[in-house]
Parts: sequence; structure tokens; C-alpha cells
Amino acid sequence: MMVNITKDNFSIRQICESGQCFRMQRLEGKGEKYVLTALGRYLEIEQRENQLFFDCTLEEFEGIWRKYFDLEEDYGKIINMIDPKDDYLVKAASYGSGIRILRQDLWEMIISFIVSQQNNIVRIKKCIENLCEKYGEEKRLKDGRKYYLFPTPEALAKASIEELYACNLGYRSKYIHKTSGSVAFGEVDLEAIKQMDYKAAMNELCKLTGVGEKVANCICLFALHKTEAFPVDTHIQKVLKEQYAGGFPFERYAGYAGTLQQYIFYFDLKKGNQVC
DNA sequence: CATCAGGCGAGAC
DNA sequence: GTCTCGCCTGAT
Repeated sequence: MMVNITKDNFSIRQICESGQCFRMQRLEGKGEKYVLTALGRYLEIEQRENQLFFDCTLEEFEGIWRKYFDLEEDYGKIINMIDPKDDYLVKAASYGSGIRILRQDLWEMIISFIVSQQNNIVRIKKCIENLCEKYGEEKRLKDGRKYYLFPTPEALAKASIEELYACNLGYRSKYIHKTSGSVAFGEVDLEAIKQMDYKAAMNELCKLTGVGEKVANCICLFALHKTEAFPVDTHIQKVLKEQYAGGFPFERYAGYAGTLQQYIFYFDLKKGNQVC
């Protein structure tokens, strides 16, 4: 089954490269074909211009992926709300206009962004695949190919720190171990966090070992869809200093600063690569 | 060789 | 409360 829709302000390549989802990758060959493992499922997507081809049933598309890819949101509207006098932000949003803030799984984002700290995207992806292959449930497609689900809190809680080290997680191993225990043993309730507002969710997430303000903001943005969450990493910090010495206009962009943060992050990330 | 990559925890003060 | 320091590992 193939579901075909037309969508503006949607670039599967930009979503993949923007570093919010670590289990999506481009398939070899010509064209824009991507494969994603998320929410216990496997999905292939192809994009031609503004047409998207989801390799799934209509039921799965409507029930799962429409929400996951935030297809109900009008990103053109958000981009148009940017201050036209803010040359930098206008340029950044134009450059990454196909980015969307995905609605990803909370547990997966907690572990993924703990892994992300002091780390680069290539290695983050490798670490996460190591975890999935070692501790995630193995599934098979109809043609026999294997894929792995993201490990449950219980599965990761059973792993020793030494075993986690073997997944190339480095010093983050003990963070993963502790946090998995906290969730598996019910000390932190993920279902409760899903019902909280931004501030309460931040407070609760920061109780987890290895989760500080930056990581908690990433979790809020990419799992809880708190679009006011504004993660400040090394890229954003640099841009705030160079472009917004007088302060970033958070008041103007109340409620969607996090979406704009993604445009800025992506713009700076890609621009940095071009220089080399 | 040093520095850096989507930072954080622990300890000092 | 704020500041500093050490930390796995691979790329440059």
C-alpha cells in the first residue's frame, strides 16, 4: 500500500538532517527515499517535489504518521510570523523551511538526548543503533529483512554499566543505566509527564540522571511537542552571541521559539559544514 | 598535539 | 545560587 499526499514546507531530507530523529536514514540510490523506525514501526518514505509517498496503509498513515510528522501544522504560517527585519532568522527559516517538529516517543527521546550530549550526530546514531540491536525487540519485514525496535526501559534497566559501555556510550553509560532504572521502577512516571505543562515537565525530566536543562528542553520539544522549549546548545549559544547580542525576542515568538530554534540550529549546522 | 561534538554531575565557594 | 572541572570517543 502507498499513501500519496501533497504537502508544502515538508522536506524529509531536512527533517532527517536536522538532528531531532536519530533512527531515520536516506536509502542508497537516486531520489529522496528514507527509512524510519519509530513508534514500534518501520516506514519507508519517498519525496518528489512536494509530493510524499508513505509506504503504509491509509489507516496507518491517518492513525500514526499524520500526527508523528505534525502534518496538521501550517509551518508556512510560522515562517511568515518572523520579523521581516530579522535578516538572520528570515534566512535561516527560508533555508530550512521543510523542517518539522516531529512528535516522537518520550522514552526514546530521553535516552537519545542523553546520548547526544558532548557527541556528534554520526556517533549518536551509531550509539542508538547499538542499543537497539542489543536490547531492542527484533522484528522482520515481509521480505525477511530485520529491524529493531527501541529498547524498553525494563530492557535497558537490566543492562549493566559495563554492558552499556560496550555499546560505545562512554561516560553516558552510567546515566543511561540510572535513568532506565528510575523509569523501569516507577520512580519517574512517563505517562504523568505527558500530561504536564512545559515547566512541570522540565522539572520532572531534570530529576533523571544525565538530563540537564538542555537535554530536558530537547525532550520537551521533540517528544512532548512543547514548541516553547528552546534548547541552547553550542550552535545556538554561538548564534545568540553573534546575532542576538541584545537578546533573542522570546516575547515576540512566545509559544513557538522552539520551532525557530530548529531553523537556526539546522542553518548553523549546515553552514558550518559548507566552510570545509 | 589540542580541540570539539546538540552537556552534565559533583564539588568548591 | 554560581563556577569550575573532568569525562568516553572519534574526527579534524
